[in-house]
Amino acid sequence: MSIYAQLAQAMFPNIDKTPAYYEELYPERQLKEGARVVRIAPSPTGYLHLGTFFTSMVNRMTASASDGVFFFRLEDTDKKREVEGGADDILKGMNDFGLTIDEGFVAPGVVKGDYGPYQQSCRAEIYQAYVKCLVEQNLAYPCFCSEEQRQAARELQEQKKDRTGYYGEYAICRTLTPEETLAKVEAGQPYVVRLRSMGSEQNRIKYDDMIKGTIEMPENDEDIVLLKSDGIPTYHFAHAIDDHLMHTTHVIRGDEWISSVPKHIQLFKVLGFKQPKYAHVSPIMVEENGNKRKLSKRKDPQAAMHFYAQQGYPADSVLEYLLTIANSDFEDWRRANPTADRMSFKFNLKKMSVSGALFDLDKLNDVSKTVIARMDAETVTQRVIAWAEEYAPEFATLLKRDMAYTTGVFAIDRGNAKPRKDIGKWNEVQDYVSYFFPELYNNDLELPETIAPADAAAILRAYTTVYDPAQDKDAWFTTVKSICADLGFSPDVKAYKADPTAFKGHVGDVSTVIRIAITGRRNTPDLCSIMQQLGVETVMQRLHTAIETWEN
RNA sequence: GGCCCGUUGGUCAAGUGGCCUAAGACUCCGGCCUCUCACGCCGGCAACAGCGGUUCGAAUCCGCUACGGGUCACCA
Repeated sequence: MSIYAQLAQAMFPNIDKTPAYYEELYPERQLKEGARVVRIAPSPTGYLHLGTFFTSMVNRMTASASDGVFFFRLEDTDKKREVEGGADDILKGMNDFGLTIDEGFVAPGVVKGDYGPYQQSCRAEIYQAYVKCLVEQNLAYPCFCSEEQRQAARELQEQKKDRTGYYGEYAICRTLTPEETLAKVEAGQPYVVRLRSMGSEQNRIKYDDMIKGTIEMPENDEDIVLLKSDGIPTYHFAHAIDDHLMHTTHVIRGDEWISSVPKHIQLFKVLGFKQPKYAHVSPIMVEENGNKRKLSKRKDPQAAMHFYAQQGYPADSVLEYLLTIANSDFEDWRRANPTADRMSFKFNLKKMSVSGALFDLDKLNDVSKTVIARMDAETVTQRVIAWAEEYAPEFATLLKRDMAYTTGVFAIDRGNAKPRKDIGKWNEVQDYVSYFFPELYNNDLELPETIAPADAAAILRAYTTVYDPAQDKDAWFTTVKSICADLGFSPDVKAYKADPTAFKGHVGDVSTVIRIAITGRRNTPDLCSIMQQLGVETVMQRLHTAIETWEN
C-alpha cells in the first residue's frame, strides 16, 4: 500500500465506495439529441430572490426549448447561514410564480428523480469517496493551517503586494512530506482537504461562455478547499461532483461565478469529468445615486418574490416581464402571438444581454396591465379572490358574497376587442371597484368647478324622468343627449367647441354629473354598464342623494 | 490594488464594416377616436462614453483613457 493510500485510508476509514461505483449508479441520461440538462442550485439562506427566480426562468426556458430537463438541487452546505424554512420558501415561490421543475425538489417536501439525493448535506459520502481517490493519487492533501496562520499569510501578501490566496510558496501544508501529513492526521489534528493545483498564473485559459462570449483568464494556481473541516464540500467541489453525476450539460448561473470558472475547469479536468457548458447571467440591477447596483435583499423590497405576491402581480406578468429582459424580442413575439403559450417562444441564451438590466417597475406594470386585460371575467374574479383571501380577507368576503354579481363587475368592458387596461395588480382592485360595494363606497359628490351644483341637480332631476334601466349603451347615450338642450347644454361636443359661450357645457359635462352621482368619481368605465350592474334601486337612491346634496 | 466583464435615448434594447440622416418597447408630451377615463391610432422629445488608429467607408475592428459592474473565504 502506497503512503498516499495509507493517508487516504487514515482520513476516510469509513468510505469504501469508489468513484467507479457512483459512475455506475448514475448512468448517462437517455434523452434525445441536443437535450439540455440544466439546474438551479440555490442555497437556503433566505427567501426567494428575484435574481434566483430570473436565473431559474432562464434555465426553465433553456430546458424546454430543447426537450431537456430542469432540476432543482439544494446547496445546503453552509450550515452557518442556513435559514429555517428557506428551502420551502424558495420552492413555494417557484411554484406560485409558475416555474415547473422536472426533477429534484419539485415542490416543498416533494422530491423526484433518479440522480439524487438532491440535497448536498445528504451527499457527504459521495464527495468523500472522490476526495479519497484524489488523495490516493496525491492530487489533494490535508491542510492543517489555522485561521490565524492564514490571516497572517494574507497580511504578508498584502504587504508584499502579492495576490492573496493559498498557492505556491504560501501553500505550507502542500510541502509537508506524506509521512508528516499522515502523522498529523493520525494524531487527530483538524484539517481541510485542498486540491494540489497543477496550474500556473502564467498560463492563460480560454472558455466560451454562451452569454458573455469568449473569456480569457489566468489558470487557477490556488490550492482551493475541497472539503471543509466538517467534511462538507465547498461549492466549487460540490458543483463539479454533482453536475457531473447528475449529467448537467449547461450550467446557467449568476455572473458572480465567472471569476471562479478557472477553478471549476481545473476541477473537472483533475477529476476526469466532461466539462459542461457555462452561461453566466447578468444580474438585475437597481439605480441608486446615479449608479447601478445589484438588487439587494436588505434595501430593495422588489428583490423578494414575496413583494410581487403581496402586491398581487399575476405570475404571468412577472414571467413575461422577466422574459422581456432575458430575450428582448419576446415582446415582439408576444404582440404577434397574443394568446400563444410562452413556452413556444424560441428562447435562446445567445440573445441575452451581456450587461445587467435595471429593474423597471413602469415596464412591469405595463406588461401586467396587458396580461390582466387578456383575462376573462371569471379568471379575474378567481384570481382576485385568491389574492384577497391571503392579503385582504375582508375584501375577499365581500367579493364572495355574491359571485354572480362580482363576476358581473369584472365583466364590464372586458372580453371585447379593446379590453380595458387599467388593472395592473390585484391590490388596486379594491379601490377600482369600490363603488360597486356599499361597504366600500365613498360617497364623494364633489363637482368640477365648471359645473354649478344647481345645474347638476337640475340635470339629475331631468335624468330621473327619462332613466330607463333596460336601455343598451347606444340608447342610454341618446337619452343623455336628449336632456341636454333644455338644460342649456350642447348635446354635440363639436357644436359646443365652436361656440362655448352659447352653452353652459356639453353632453360630456352632463354625463360627468351623472357619473359622479352614481359612482362618486369623474372617471370610470362605461357608465351604462355600471348602472345596469348596480341595479335600479341603487341607481335611483344614489341619484336622489346627489340631488339633495347639490340642492342644499 | 490584481484579475475578469461591460458602456447605443431617462429605462429595456435592435444593430456583427456600407441597407444607420440608428428599429421597436416603456416613461413623458401633443393630437385623433359620435360622454369621462383607460385602450387604440397618429405624431413628438431623446442615444452610438471620450480620444486616437485600421479602412474608400466604423455604433460595428484595434489601442488608450474615463466611468460602471463582478471577484479575490473552511459563503454560496
